[in-house]
Amino acid sequence: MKEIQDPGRLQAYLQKHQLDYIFKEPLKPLLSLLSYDPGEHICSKGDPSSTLYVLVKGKLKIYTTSAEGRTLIISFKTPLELIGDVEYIQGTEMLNTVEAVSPVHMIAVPYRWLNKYAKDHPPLLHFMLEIITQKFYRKSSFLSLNLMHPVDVRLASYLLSISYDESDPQFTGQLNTINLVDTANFIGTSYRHLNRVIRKFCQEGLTERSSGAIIVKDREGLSALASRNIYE
Amino acid sequence: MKEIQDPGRLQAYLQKHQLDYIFKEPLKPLLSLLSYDPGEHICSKGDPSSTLYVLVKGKLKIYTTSAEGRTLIISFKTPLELIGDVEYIQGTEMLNTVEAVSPVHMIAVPYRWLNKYAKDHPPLLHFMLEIITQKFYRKSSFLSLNLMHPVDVRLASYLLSISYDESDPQFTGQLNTINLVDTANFIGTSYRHLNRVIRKFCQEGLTERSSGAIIVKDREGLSALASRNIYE
DNA sequence: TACAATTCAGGACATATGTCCTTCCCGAAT
DNA sequence: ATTCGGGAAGGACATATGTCCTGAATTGTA
Repeated sequence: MKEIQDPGRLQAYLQKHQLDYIFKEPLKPLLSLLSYDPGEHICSKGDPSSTLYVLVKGKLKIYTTSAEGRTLIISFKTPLELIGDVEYIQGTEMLNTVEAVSPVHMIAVPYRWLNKYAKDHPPLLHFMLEIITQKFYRKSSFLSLNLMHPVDVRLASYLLSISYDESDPQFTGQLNTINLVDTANFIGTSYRHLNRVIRKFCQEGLTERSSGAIIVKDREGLSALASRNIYE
Repeated sequence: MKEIQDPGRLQAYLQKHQLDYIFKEPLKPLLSLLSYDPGEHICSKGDPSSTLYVLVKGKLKIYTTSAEGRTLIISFKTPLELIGDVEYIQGTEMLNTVEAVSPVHMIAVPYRWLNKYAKDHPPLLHFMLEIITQKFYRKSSFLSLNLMHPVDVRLASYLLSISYDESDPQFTGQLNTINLVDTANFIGTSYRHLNRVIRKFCQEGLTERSSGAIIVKDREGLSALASRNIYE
């Protein structure tokens, strides 16, 4: 992690995401803009929490680990997103581990300044409510999807969610860089079983493998399998 | 559902839960106190949402159903709790189905009055943040517990969570009224498998069955199985 | 090029869980 | 008392998923 000491840059992010009114004057000089490299940890499960982070650039991976060493990926996050919001309200330690997947920029706001200058600032409260309910909503879908459907449905859903749109029009279907270990942990299954299901998909003509990459061949077929159970 | 037309009763609930300051003056005459019988539905998945409910007495069951007819119980709720909060912020239809388990009293607040009189009222916003983050927190634990542990661990955890404390000191261990169908749907497994695991518990001396009821015999043993993975 | 180290797909087997169906038990009605 | 549901427990089997391990493929290195 290193700090980007560039007030202009920070201000640009604030404006881009319309945060100007949310973190207003007495707070502004207390914000800092931080940069993280891929693979770097922003915070770990069990850490004391002291700072609210606003993700403004890049991609994060949120995961938890069990005592037995299993890993469960909770979600991948892209801007605009908050880290440490639930912990701020609840006054608890960090619930999950947060790691940068791509180069990441975050705005950091220490809780103490929030408490001092923005505790009752309705725009901030609305903003947090908005983000947290959205998180809740997604987690609800994620939970029922995972608990009510077998791995093949989940995988189909996951493939669709990452291989299309992504706000990039010409990015349709060919996902080269799919990390199978991460995918398994996200879907909540073992690497072995993931491979088994991928194999089945390939035999059924839904996907194709070529040198480690998975290529979606039959989007309709996957959609039918996933029905309307979509990750996010 | 029937309305309890008794402003004194309503006011008593408000005071008991310190909601006086949260729903303050212009809003107060617009609140209503509703009563539901066991088994009655407060709202169903997919319904348009228009009202915020505050659970002040009784017990609710929150569940969702899949297209294939499976049921997943999300949680059981006791006071103080909000229903329709996420939907209010997100402007979406009801996410889950809500049903009274015991005789229930709820305070109903139409969204339109909230918007008109309390949209920027910090105490209400704090209150909602508090409740929603708590919900989020619980759902997080629930999710990882369910995704990372087999049914026996979940059942052990569930038995412990419902057979002790319950804010009733002499209520230790003997839970007579355990509904196995509900339990299965809550744990996210089939009725058949639940029975299988209960049988195993009985053979291992952890529990005992007598005429439909499950009796916890070895609390320590169950705790060891559940380790520190506890349902709330 | 050849070799070692690492990664990755898949085989073999064990376990967990789901589905369907049968049996048993108990209370209600006759 | 007898009979008739109806719910609840459990048997039999199928399927989904996990664990461990092997062999092929790939990459870096001498």
